[in-house]
Amino acid sequence: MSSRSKIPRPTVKRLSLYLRELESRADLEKTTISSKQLGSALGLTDAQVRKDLTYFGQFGHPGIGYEVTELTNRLRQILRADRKWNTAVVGAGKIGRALMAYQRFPRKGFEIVAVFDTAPDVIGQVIAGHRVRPMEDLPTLVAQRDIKIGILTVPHDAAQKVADSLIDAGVLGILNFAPVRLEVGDAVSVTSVDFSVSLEQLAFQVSLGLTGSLDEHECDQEGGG
Amino acid sequence: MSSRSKIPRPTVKRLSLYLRELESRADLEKTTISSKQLGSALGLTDAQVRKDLTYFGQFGHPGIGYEVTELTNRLRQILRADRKWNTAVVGAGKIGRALMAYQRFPRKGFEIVAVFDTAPDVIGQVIAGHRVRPMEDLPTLVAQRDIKIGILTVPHDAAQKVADSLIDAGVLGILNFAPVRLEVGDAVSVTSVDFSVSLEQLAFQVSLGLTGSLDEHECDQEGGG
DNA sequence: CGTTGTGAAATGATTCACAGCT
DNA sequence: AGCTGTGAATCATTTCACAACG
Repeated sequence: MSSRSKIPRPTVKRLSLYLRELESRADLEKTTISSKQLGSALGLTDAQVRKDLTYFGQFGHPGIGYEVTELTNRLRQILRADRKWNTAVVGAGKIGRALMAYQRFPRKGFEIVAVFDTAPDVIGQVIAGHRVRPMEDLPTLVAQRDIKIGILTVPHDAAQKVADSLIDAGVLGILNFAPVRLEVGDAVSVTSVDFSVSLEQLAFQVSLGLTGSLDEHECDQEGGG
Repeated sequence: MSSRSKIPRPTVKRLSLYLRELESRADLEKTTISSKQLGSALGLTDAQVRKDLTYFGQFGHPGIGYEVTELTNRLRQILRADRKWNTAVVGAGKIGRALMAYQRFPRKGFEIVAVFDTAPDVIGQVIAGHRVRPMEDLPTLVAQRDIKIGILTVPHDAAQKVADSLIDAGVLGILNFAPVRLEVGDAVSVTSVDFSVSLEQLAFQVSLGLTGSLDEHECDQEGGG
């Protein structure tokens, strides 16, 4: 369909932010929004917003702006946020539990449909409505429940092994909370969140006063598909 | 001191990753590491690593590489990771509690020295060794305990108000887990972590197979100092 | 030799500025 | 008037390629 010539990586990262902003305005009186308004809500220029959006087609109305519901729907399509994604959490520690209870995931279409851990005393427990399974069940459940995304919340020294298991089982994307770079093949995507690295960069900005600062979202690696 | 001409923002983000990698090799036999080795451990080219490092001086040894301990120390200095940072957690919900127990923070020099919440039944409780205080105590404690960084784990509709309180109290950096862009002045830095946005981008990569994918770490806003 | 440091070239991303639509 | 879409210009970042060093 549309001319998907070449999408800059930063654009992709901003798309989710556009959608988040629009969703938070869904119940506002205004039914349209201009690139300038959307941009200033996110600290971006109007030109940036327009450039980003036109990579995916032309859905603005000159003189008017963008229709909020129309743009919201288009962004959901583009980001595949209009379908359900089944996910598995591996690691029922503190962070894993916080994510299991994170109400925003289901609302955004991300359903946690399986939880795994190795600790015998945790296996079998029901946490936030999810029964914790042993790692042996992973291959079967990933296949059975059509799990495409794994959420990794295990200690760093277990991360690579768990990632390998997830990939062997057929998972195509991993949200990694362990402070290591995961080695994965071309067919698998990884997005890493490292709280310490985030704090470290914040501390650097604070101490140096890096004006303008950094943008972007999370750390990703290889991609593919 | 050194010629800090102009540091690209992506470089700053990679510095923490270099340090993380080096720290994980501290007890290995090899006492030196080449830009090629360091780079390939992080999915970067050797030239990239060298360029990044030389923004801060020349501490490599031609024909040899970099001395691991020397480079580690230099990076700690550069990132101000060689000192202690006092932080406060606002919001003693699931995510806040997970961070309070996060062992990596103290090891990296980030000490949580105060915890706040609004819920009367939570105030006074001791969680992971931290007594939860009412918001009224925030200004005093931030000053008393020399807190420079705030960690925000409150619902999105409370985030801006809490950020304002933190800034009024003198905090200079905010690690924001609420899914909103915080409006802050030039003197304050913000780094945002939005789990839903991360998952959304991962899902996009998975579905589109965006080869090469995205880099970077977390989402930041204005900066300052 | 292998490896650093670094200008120069290439690539990538943002901003400008304006034609054209409402 | 207000706004989008977009080529061209600017700015930023990465990669190349090689001299100099151990």
